[in-house]
Amino acid sequence: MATPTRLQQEIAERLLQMVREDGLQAGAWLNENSAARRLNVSRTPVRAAIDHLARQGLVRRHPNKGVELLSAPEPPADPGTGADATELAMVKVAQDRHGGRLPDEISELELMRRYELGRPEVQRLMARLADLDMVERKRGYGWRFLHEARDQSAHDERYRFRLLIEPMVFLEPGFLLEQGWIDEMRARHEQTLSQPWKESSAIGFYEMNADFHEGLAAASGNRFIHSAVRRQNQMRRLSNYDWTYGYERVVVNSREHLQMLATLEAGDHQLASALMRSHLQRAMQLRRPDGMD
Amino acid sequence: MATPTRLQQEIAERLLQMVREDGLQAGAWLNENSAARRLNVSRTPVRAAIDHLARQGLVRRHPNKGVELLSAPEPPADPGTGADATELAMVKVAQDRHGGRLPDEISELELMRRYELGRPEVQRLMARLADLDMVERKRGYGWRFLHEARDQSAHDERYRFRLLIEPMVFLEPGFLLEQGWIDEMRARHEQTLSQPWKESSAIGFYEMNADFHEGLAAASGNRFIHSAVRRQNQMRRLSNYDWTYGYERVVVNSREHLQMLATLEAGDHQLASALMRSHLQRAMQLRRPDGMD
DNA sequence: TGATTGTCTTAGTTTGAAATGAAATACATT
DNA sequence: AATGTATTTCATTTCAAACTAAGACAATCA
Repeated sequence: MATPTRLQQEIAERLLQMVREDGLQAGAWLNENSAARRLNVSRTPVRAAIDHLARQGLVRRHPNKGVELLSAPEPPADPGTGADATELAMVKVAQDRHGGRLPDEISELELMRRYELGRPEVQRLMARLADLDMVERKRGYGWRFLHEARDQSAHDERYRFRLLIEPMVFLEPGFLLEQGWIDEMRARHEQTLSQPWKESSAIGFYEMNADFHEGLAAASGNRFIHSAVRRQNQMRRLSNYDWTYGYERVVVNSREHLQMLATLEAGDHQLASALMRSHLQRAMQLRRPDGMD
Repeated sequence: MATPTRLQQEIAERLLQMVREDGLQAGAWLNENSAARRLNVSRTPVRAAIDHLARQGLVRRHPNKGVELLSAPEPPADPGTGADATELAMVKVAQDRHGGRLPDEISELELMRRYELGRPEVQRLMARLADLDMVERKRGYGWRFLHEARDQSAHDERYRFRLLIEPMVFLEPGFLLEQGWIDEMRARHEQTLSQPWKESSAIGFYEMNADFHEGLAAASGNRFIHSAVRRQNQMRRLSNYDWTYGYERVVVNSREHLQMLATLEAGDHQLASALMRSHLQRAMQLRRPDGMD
């Protein structure tokens, strides 16, 4: 009862998100059935999630009548908390590898010992890293890390790959951007620019960047483009939660994004494409392995 | 003892391949140690693989002296036999889905029943399909197929994606093609053109095509380009083992590949890039869902 | 009565432990 | 210097148990 399942955890967060999106205020009533339908899930985990929220004091159950929202939830202080346990482990592994604290080859049991994980967790972990071409199964037992620990050339290759794809998303015949997405993105960028920079802002900043690029790829209407960009984001997530470029780069980066948004609103896709190209080229100049865009 | 492991199976095939590459003749002696080193594997599975080959009468063990090669192995009659069980199951699932014999959502148990597989096999299967963005986990239990069963637009999107990437492989700064690869590719293509077309040639033809495009991507020196092209090949493998265009297309396709090889030998990367672009564009015209390049 | 919540049953999945089997490694033998 | 043998380590499979989600039904309130 005290153990929030991954699914329940996710649903609890999505519920709060839905409350925010719908602009519900304290005193509003939540509906289990419609929430379950909306999340494409059965009522059972929704009930459990609501119980957890009730235990946190965010909602109250009225027996046989419904669930009352006690206080309108604030936007999450630390975006990026959404990362599940596996994802956190992935980041740790990537960092340890980056710092040279992991050998080239390693067995599953060794990983279980090092990170104090169960076998299924390690398997999920490795499967996802293999999916990103960070590791591969050895022919016999164990895993081997690909690429050298700190690989200079990977940085350039990554950007050349992105330069092939991302500037073209605007020119896909099916490209279509929702106004709501533009508004939300603009708001997030402007908030980033207006708030003072803290060490802990790095995760949120990365997520905003990733959402920006992935959202554009999704708008292209080409599922393969979208898939490739999402994969890039996942890969970079492993090494980019620490931002070491300083605040000026944050400003420049955000300004360039805002400029693209304005250009897109004006409907000039050719110009947007050119902006994206120079945006990526400028980012490529930053000489740091696994640098951020 | 009568059960050849996946690893042992693979090693047995690689051993024959190595024998062919080194041009060994009947009467030559094989060496367990060096073979194990060369395959980056311990001696144990190599021994087992040799035992299997001995049982097939290809080699003979001389106690305490070594292993004698009895007959120089011929090139495999049916390339494409290399597909393991999981891969075959993937093809079956893709075909069933394509033919509308699978619902949009399905549970693991249902899959185990339908395909008579163990749970771990189903998990591997689904993990790989999810890797290709063909399915996704439902939030609760089960899996959901993405894309509609027979999706017209996927065809065009796929080619537009490939058009962004593949013509550029020749222009990557690190592009470098080995002469040996060119020679081998040319030989395979010419053999395809000279032999009569049989129904069973389709698999070999697909593999040759895939190897051609993937080999070029690997030569680009950009791991992300290589990875993207390999992924495309894996995806197409699921729906392209049946070739329905007729022999003329085989001829046209092979001729275009040969022309590219000649252009590359001449060192004209710009022209090769243009040829690849028109090659893909021509293939895109062929109006069939999930058509081949 | 209609709609929503509470309760219960069933089907499905995940976890954990034990057993099996295979690969890596070290050592002996030829 | 290679093959043969034995031991150890590791991974996979299997099975049972615990748990979770889905779906159906009963109870409650407007």
